[in-house]
Amino acid sequence: MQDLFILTGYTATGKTELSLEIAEQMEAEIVSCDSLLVYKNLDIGTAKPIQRDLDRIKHHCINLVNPEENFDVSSYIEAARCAIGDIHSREKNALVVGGSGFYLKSFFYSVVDDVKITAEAENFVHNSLNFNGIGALVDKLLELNNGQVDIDLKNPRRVISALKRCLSTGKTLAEMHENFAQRKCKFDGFNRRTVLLTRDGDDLKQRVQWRIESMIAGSLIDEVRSLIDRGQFNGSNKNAIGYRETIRWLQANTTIDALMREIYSNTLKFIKKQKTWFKKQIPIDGIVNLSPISPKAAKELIMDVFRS
RNA sequence: GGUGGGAUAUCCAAGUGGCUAAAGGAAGCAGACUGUAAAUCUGUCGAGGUUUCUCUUCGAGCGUUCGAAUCGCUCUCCCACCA
Repeated sequence: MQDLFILTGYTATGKTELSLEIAEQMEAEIVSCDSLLVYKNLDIGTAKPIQRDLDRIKHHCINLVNPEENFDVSSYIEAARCAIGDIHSREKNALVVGGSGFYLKSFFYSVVDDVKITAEAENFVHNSLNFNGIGALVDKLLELNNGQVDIDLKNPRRVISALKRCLSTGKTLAEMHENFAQRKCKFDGFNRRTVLLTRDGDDLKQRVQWRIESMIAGSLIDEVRSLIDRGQFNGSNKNAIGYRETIRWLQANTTIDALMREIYSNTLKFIKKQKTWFKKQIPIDGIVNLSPISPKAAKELIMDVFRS
């Protein structure tokens, strides 16, 4: 069975730096697991590895599509599968690195099925939402499922998606759920070893602060401006932390300081969400707290988990 | 010195006699998550008590009232305007 090494951790823990070292040591190539690094031109706000790093270690799943194009987990799974196959065919190790929880989950569980949303379903939901609001969608969904629904009915996104799926397949959510449970994860054939990187609270906050300062100094604002000018944001990445605040800031009239504070607090909120996610959604083999130890020691600990 | 406005829980901010432990927002804390996931959504959010119980709150004190964050008086502080 082939190995798949996975290195994850909260934003700003220092995954990128460490991953380069580790990849070098274990003759690996890096498969990025980041929902935003897949976009070209989103460089500064995503803290994308710089060219020198990309030259040093071959990276996959970065700069796959233009920012205005759509991308989602299923596209990611395909891209990652190809990349890993390619790496292994060249007798190298694959090191998955990234902090996008949902994308990461796809390495362990089936996370999507192949239900295709029909144009009719799409239209129906679109129109119904426009004319009758979300309540009508909930009613319709309940009606199609005999009142038995196991999704969060208060979450419009879930309701919309569930209804589209029911309308497209003619099946109830329960039936689809059953079907879904049978599906195998695309990466079940690999021996997966996962390390979660963490840092102490204050240390991590300090690093977040530094990171934001360097983004601003590295002209995040120009990057955002040029993406706007070229109409390159899509519905997803325009809401990415750092980008959405800057987009708003460009229209508002506040200080750079206020912008930085906002990005800071939203980043901390995001880290909090990552913590919740990693607690239950991903099987972790080892946790390495980077705060009290040297990078060298950290590398050893990570390698220990990978080898165990 | 004069006049007017204000002081509400961690912060911002409604409330102008009982239905008020006190709207709403933010922050915080906890959580969900099967196709935008750095997204979307939920709960909690004065202090205790393991159910709708008790205690302490609306600048401070006194008072009116069956009952006050809400009315009156005095004081403290802040803001604006006039001097």
